[in-house]
Amino acid sequence: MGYNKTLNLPRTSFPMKANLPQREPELLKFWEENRIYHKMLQGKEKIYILHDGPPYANGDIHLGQAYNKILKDIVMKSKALSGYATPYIPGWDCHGLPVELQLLKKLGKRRKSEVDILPFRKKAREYALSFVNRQKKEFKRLGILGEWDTPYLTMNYSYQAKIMEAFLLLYQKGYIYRAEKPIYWCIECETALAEAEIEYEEKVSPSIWVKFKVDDPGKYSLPSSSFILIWTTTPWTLPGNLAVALHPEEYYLWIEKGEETWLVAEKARERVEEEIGSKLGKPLKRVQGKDLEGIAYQHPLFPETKGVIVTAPYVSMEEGSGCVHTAPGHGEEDFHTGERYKLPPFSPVNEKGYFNDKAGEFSGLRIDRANPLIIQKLKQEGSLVKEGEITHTYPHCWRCKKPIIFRATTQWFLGVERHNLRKLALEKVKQVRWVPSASENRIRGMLELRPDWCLSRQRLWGIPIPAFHCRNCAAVIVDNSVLAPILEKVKEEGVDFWFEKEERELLPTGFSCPQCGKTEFRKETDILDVWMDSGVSHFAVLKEKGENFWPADMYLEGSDQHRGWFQTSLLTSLGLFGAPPYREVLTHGFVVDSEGKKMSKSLGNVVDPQDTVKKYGAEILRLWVASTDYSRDMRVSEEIIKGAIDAYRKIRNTCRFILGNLYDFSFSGDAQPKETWWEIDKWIYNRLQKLVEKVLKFYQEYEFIRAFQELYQFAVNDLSSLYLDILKDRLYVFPANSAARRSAQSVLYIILRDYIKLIAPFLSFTAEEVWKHLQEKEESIFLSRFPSPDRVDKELEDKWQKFWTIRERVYQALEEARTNKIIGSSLEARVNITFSQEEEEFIQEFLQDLPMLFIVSQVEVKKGNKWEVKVNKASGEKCERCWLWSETVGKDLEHPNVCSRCSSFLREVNHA
RNA sequence: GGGCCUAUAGCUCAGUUGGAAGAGCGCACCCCUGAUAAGGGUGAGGUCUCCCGUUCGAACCGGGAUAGGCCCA
Repeated sequence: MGYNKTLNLPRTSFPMKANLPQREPELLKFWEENRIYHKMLQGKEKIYILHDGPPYANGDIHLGQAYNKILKDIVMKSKALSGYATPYIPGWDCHGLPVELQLLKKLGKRRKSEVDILPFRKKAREYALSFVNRQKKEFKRLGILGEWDTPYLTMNYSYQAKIMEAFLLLYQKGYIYRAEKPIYWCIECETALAEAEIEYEEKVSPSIWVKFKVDDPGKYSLPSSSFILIWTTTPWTLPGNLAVALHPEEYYLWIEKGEETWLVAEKARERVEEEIGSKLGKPLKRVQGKDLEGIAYQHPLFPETKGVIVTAPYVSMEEGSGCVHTAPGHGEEDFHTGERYKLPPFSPVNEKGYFNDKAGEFSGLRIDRANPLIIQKLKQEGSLVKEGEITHTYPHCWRCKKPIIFRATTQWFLGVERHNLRKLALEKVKQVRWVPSASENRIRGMLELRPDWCLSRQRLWGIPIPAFHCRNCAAVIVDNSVLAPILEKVKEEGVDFWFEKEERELLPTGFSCPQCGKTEFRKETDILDVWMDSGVSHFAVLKEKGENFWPADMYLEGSDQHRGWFQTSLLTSLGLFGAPPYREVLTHGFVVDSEGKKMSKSLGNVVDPQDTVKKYGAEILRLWVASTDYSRDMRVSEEIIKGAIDAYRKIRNTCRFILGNLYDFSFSGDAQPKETWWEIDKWIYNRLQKLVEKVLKFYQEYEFIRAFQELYQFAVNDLSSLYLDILKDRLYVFPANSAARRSAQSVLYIILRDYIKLIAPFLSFTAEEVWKHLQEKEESIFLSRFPSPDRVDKELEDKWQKFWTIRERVYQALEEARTNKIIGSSLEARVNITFSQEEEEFIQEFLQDLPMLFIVSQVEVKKGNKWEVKVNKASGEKCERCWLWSETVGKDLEHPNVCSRCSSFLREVNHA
């Protein structure tokens, strides 16, 4: 005890307990008040643009969003420390259905037609803004640096104008057209419905089997009375029938049925017999679906009209006859099939659900009341094979709970075949680097199959499609001269005036229809799909910032964005500029629980980022992100968070220990030149260089988990269990200012400084906290640069690697001695080793240092035939100062309780 | 139902061209008390999800199954 004062024991104000929930806000304040983010942009020779995909301004952030933003922050900080300017402009997606629906609910409104649009939009803006601010706080709390004071909001006036401009440009370039398309429609509410407004409920529907007469069977060498058998649960869609779809690959039978011949799928035969309650006869022909394509039939209700056999891959063998009644105006799949065969989306039903005059004798009837009449007509015609009822799930309106229908209306589209857009996309996708590489497959597959993009929505909260229709000739006007002043005005005061002003106020005075010369117009009231809003962010944000912002170096989002933002951004960018808006796209998986299951309230496995931050700190979340493999789904659970906490403590404590041993060290004044270092110092320095090399490479390749593991294991293996443990003797016992101790401190300083730079991208708070305890000139670690790796000395590395394996064998013997109660502490040991010839030569160079390296008191080495270790109690007595055992203890009368080494150190210090 | 993807120790992850399954954590036990709500040591943990192929030889290649994820329908 009495010698404590003569030792250089560690001291530091850097606390062992992190207390992150309290400490982090202080560091956030430091970054913010000192504008560290802005200073990071200065003096950089290169620029790196990570363009933020805007989260939707609704609700609190969930763990997936936290993960995404932290990952982005890791990328940007690693780039910033590599010498790039890394401007980061966070964004929010503000328009769209979720906000609109929330608000409708809040206002207790049932239909959008009950709503006064201008006040509603004003409230929607406030609502979205409140969530922007809420989420902004939550993101900032995670330690993400960026331009939080000037984020991009898709409802910013300037952004709104850019959306309309993008639409105008794409229209002018010929990518946008209008066409009919079936959409969900509620005849009760008289409104189009979005997918989110649909609920699936049980419903009883008629179930009818109908035979369609083949027209001119002779042409196809079929018997004169041949029929195609179909099954449907929506008889009212039969007036809209234009085709029968077959599966192209499946086999179909022309089969005898009494005097007639019917077409059914081979696999459906038994079921059909069961359902219609009578047997089919013998098959006359067996043909693949694709070979029946083109056969014409008579419409079952309007014999003068002809339908046609088509093929479609979705045709199921699990229900019906395998021959699917197809009405392109009454269903999504039917519509796409119709598109392929150039069939119009015929739907003779008006907005109230009544057949119009195109429905012949059924016109004026409401569809549900027409059902029995249609069935009766089929019966009269002799086409009805069987009639029944079925209970199935069917889409219903979320508001009035009535069954909905599909009804074709005119919509705006972006055509993926226009100017070979699809082909161009598939080509350009190859030039983008996709991380992980499998991601390219996925986007390709989707691009190959994606239908035209329906741009219009019949909703309230969004950007109006900037178009006029001539009331006289129905000409569509999307024109520069008309829209330029409108766009200017949008930029100034937002787009709301579009809904307020009348047409003549919006149009230039005296404007007349370029087609017919008349002057009465109707403004378009549909709004744009919100995917258009975010899809043009490269145009509205990057292009506006300047040419070196476009294209972005990286887009980084969850893998669901293959269908979403990655694709909408690509298509608009190709349309506008002919090139993709990104050079690299990194995608990550989804956050799942410990069993790989998705998080859901009902499963009770949801991890809330706010809770975690409050309880453990954002740093723990950041460390968790860095320690997961984003190329698959990222698991999270209490146990996994616990692992991150343990790793954090180890890293923090290792840093603290080093700091504690630098309390009396000034790097500028006390550092020793590398040549004079002890060899073990050179060894750890060498290890550090290897670490720097690897970690920098991992950052460059976005393999953060590898970077983390290298860094963590360096702290555990190289530092804690080897170097630092061995170093204690030198640091504590040697005279404070001795070259030996200063040598160690010199290396320690470099290690710590470089180490925290390497962990800074993910352990940002802690790295900054340590930084403040160092003597570096930059006020923040984020204004510094990564170390560049020094030459790695392979020979030195190999030599010590070999030595450490010998040490391991010695430690096995020490453990055995400990079990046998020969020793407790390793310093109580005297080790006798018999080496083989070859190893004995190798060990010579270490001879003097073996006690230090093994952390024992005495080592004796012999040459022999085989490896052998004996551990005995060390001779002499324990030195009260350095705790090593020595026969010299008691020899110095001035210091009777210490060894000769310590007594000489004590004299040295006293004389100094 | 379709497309893309994933599966190696309790956990997080390595595993080069096919050639005797690895690391760290955690855990158990021990030591230390001069990193102390710390530190050190030793050790036990694996049918590489399963099945069938190819091969002298498979965690790795091929086919199938199971479980899970995202996106469609």
